[in-house]
Amino acid sequence: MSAPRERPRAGDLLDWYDRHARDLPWRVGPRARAEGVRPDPYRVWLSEVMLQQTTVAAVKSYYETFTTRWPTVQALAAAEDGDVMAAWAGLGYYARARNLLKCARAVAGDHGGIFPDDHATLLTLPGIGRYTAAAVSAIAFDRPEVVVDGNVERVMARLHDEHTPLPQAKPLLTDFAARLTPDTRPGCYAQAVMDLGATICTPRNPACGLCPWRRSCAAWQAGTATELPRKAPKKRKPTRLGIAYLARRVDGAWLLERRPDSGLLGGMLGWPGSDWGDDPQEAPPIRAEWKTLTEEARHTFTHFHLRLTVRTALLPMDRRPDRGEFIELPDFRPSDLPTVMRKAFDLAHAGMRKS
DNA sequence: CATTCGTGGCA
DNA sequence: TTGCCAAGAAT
Repeated sequence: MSAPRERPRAGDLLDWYDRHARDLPWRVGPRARAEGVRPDPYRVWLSEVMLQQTTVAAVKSYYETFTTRWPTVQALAAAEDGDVMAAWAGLGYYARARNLLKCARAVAGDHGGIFPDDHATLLTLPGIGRYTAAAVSAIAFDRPEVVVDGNVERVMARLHDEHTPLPQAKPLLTDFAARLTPDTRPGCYAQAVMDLGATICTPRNPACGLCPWRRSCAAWQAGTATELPRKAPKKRKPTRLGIAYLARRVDGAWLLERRPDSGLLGGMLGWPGSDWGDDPQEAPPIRAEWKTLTEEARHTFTHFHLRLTVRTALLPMDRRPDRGEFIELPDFRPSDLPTVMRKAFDLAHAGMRKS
């Protein structure tokens, strides 16, 4: 027989958080909070949107760029769409950037520039779902919302040694999380559980020996922590083919195209090209002598691999494109492109320098 | 409920 | 090299 498990206590986790809270750019730490410093809801929201399915390491520089360039929600609401999309380039999931602007404009226009402080109203805003509404509500406004992200799912699955696979187990894990959420310091608690998941209760090689909830953890007792949470098997990614046309005018301008708002890389700048599939058809955006690079650009998206054939051409000043528009050099920065388009540019740029 | 939607780091 | 994973939302 195993020793009876103690019920996990929010207070134990808060004590751990007071000692081990990570210093993150968007975070008001437990010490400052105790001194009465409140987080800026705009910054909490911005960081939470950036952190959706994205690592802290990847977010940091983008967060700095955005808060420096657009320090308030009003400033962001007044930004040009293209500037925001360019600033988001490389971070991925570009619907987030489109919704970020929609949300900023809704807050500035419909809410007097003040972020709503309740879960239900936050949920009505673009790009804010269950998790983000709860996180902003808890972290920025210290409301006892049940915050359930991937970290919390993992921590709860292990605490309860729950083997039901996700996403089926989600309601149950949410229920577990709800029973633990305290009324005192809910903002710190929300961040504490996520920190625990990010630094101790990690997917691989969890540091159970350092966990403040170890004595309460059923998976620790059962030795099943690394197996949890279970997840439904993933599908294998198919490979799609495509053709990109990179045209450079003699003055150095490049021919680019704004992608439609919906779908893959929506709203982003990109190279004109074919569709992406099993048998892509030629679709040159301008009459030219196209040369094909020996190396193709390879990129993996969420649900497929892409092999992109890169064709390049040098064009005179007076040639008019059928699609897209030439962007002159000071206005065009490769860093404004989503990664797959930047890969194609890097190949073309290297190739055209050689010849 | 299942699918779509990026990217980089890591084992 | 391949698969897995990260503070999910929208449809």
